[in-house]
Amino acid sequence: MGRRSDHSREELRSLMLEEGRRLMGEVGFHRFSARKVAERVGYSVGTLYNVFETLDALVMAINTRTFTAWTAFMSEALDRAGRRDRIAVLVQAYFDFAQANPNLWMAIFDHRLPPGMVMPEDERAERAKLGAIAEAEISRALDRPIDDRIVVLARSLVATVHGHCVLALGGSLAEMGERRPVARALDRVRDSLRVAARGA
Amino acid sequence: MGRRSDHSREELRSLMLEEGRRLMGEVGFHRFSARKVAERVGYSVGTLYNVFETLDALVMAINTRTFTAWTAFMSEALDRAGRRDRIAVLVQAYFDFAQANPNLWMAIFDHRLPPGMVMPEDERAERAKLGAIAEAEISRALDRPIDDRIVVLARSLVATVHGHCVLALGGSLAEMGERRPVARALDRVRDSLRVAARGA
DNA sequence: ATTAAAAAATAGACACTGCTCAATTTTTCC
DNA sequence: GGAAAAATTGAGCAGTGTCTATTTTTTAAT
Repeated sequence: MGRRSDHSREELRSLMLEEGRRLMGEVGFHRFSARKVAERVGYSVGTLYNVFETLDALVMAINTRTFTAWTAFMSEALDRAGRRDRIAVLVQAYFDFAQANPNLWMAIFDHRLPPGMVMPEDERAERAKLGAIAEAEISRALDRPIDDRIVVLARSLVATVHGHCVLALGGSLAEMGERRPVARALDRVRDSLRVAARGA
Repeated sequence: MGRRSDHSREELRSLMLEEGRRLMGEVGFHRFSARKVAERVGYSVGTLYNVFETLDALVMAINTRTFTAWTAFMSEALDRAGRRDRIAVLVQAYFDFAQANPNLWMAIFDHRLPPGMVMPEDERAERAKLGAIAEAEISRALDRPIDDRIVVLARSLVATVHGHCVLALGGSLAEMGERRPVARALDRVRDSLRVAARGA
């Protein structure tokens, strides 16, 4: 067959992205495959490789989409929180999204782009938003404007929460007997905020 | 062909484990394959599946071995440290091993055992040693005997350091502009130890 | 020593994977 | 209408995990 013009280039791209996203959510990174995506959208493998340069590019696009949904989820949680304990809300939202979409969330970190391949600038920017949210909330919690120290602390606290989340989803924390990983992550964040508040 | 008795069952097992370990270190979880291991030890795939029930079992055995080497590495670092800042040494050793053996270290967390498969008890015990080391050192740092609160804190601080380490190796922290992830992890651990010391 | 049973190792097959590319079909444009 | 361009296909390659039938070797029993 040749050009079917059932869908334009862009339509096809977002169709495959959407279906790829669904597949990733269902089967996870490990069982994700280009052929399955192609079959689901009703095109052949060749067409998929025509639209996406490589499978890594498709996975990366899916992951960026997940990242966007994740940060949006956290922003909305913050919006609903108002003046309440926004740090707790943020940490909880971090976990909630991951636990509600384990396959999608884990795929972000399971996927390592091959050496030589670089992330497009727009995708990189999309992913930087998480850091920005953290910076804003920590600045607010400490009642101090964002400066270098806040930026460094924000990154580090994201890593702290991430560590708890990643081990919780992998089952390691449960196996060690920890049943409230979110509470523990929040404890650690509070510890550091307390120290930062005193030392200011 | 049949039994060659070049190697006994146990010899064959540890041969495949050793060669599998080497392969994992060279190519990483993503490019690891049963056939390559079989070829390297000079046996066929079938023999490998005769010795190891499934590929997941081999990977799990390799990862447990890595875990053992890792905890040994940290213990030795602590032994050399003597009375010096043992917490700093421990955090540094956590990172050092991971950075020196990225493929082996990441494989531990890349591998998710399929639903239904459970980790053998001896392997689980081997992996629990990391928690024990952390508990002992935190108990020592706070000059308090190990109790429930120390156990909970130790797990959480391991998760904290882990988060920094995993994001550092994945390149995320570097991309966010953080160039001293070990120092940041140590900062967070110190924050929590300080709070724990005051609140005791 | 001969033979039968058990164990070990293998080759080969199955259905799958990422990826490529010549061939084919459709659309577009003159 | 016809030529050029673009889109789509699916066969093909080299690889994967896993399983089964088969062959070979070892062991045990006569």
